[in-house]
Amino acid sequence: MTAQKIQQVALKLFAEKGYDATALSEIATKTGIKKPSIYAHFPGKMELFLAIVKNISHDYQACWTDALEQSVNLPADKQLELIFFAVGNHYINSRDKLSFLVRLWLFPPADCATEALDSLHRHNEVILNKVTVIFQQGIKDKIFAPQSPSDMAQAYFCMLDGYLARVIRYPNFDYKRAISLIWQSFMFNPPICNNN
Amino acid sequence: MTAQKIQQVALKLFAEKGYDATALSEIATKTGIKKPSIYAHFPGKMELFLAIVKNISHDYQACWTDALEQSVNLPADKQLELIFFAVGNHYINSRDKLSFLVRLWLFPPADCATEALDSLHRHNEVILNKVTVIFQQGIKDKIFAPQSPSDMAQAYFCMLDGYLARVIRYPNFDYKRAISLIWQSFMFNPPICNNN
DNA sequence: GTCTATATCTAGATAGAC
DNA sequence: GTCTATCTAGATATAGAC
Repeated sequence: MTAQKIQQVALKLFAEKGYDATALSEIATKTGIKKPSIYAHFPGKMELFLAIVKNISHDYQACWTDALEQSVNLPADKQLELIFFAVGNHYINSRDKLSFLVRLWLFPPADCATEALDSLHRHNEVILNKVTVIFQQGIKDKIFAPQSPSDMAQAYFCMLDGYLARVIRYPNFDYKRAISLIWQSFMFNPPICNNN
Repeated sequence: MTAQKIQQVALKLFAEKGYDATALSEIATKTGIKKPSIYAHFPGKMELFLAIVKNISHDYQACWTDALEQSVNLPADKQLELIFFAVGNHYINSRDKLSFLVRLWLFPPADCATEALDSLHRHNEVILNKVTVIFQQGIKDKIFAPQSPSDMAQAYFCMLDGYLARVIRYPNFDYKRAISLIWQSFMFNPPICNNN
């Protein structure tokens, strides 16, 4: 279907250059059609953008749902590790989705309707809560020291966000290797072993 | 001087809306002049942008130089903590600089000359090396477990970048408080105390 | 659904008076 | 250095034939 091909091309361009710098004419050319034909599939540029937002949001949700399901019943630290790797690898393998999502999250287009982003933000809160619960369980099981679990969850997401930002910024890095090294540095940091 | 006022206004707009979505007419209006007057101070829009890039790069360098100087002679973990707080607080107090810098780093304008970003990237490598050296020293002093110091430095920057991304995304958060909590979660993570 | 042709608008940039 | 007036290019979007 042409509508899908258009979305596919547009996702790549929006991810690379951003919403404002991407021209419909370029989307059309790369799709192999003429510019006005786009309007047979989407009412306008912003509606095309929002259709992609919807897809990427669903993909993001599915990624997390899968990771959470796979990790259930593991001990808390292994659970968090598996999720970190699953989400990380998912986006290493689809950089366009990653750039699009991070752009949307940090710097959405000025005239982009707030409602379009709400579902994404609601989902973010849901997974923040779920990760908090995992830390809670980990504290209960004496896997983690008794700190605030929601603060630990914030730190976890900082690490994940920072990691994904670096995947965008340094695409030539061997991130399949780096992801485990970064995770280890995060998890096995030692000063507490001096009993302080 | 008018040129400085223009840069000040433009920095804010570029940070909020991005390069492409910011119109010279809006910069002019908010500066209190008419659009063509801008060309008396800058040859064009991109040159105005690059002038700001230069300023923001210098500010970034100065921020790190200060932090490194202040922290010298401290033990490695305290050194890294001081730097984390110093850089974090610097950008909490100038959100426009932060947004502009992160935008530039992750998603520079398509037609932005590569050379303009090179100095920023070179400086990034320099500070990555310096942080690596601090971890190295920390390992030598038995403050850290003997892992790869450059991997630990990568993890450190992931944490910092992720933290700064969240400052952009959730501006209403009390980040002066959050910064110490996130740092603690990063530094005092406990599973190693189970001796594994 | 796709095209050609066109409308409409707004952006960056320039000319030239003051 | 600032202004008014204008140019030009490229953008989104529409009309209407096929």
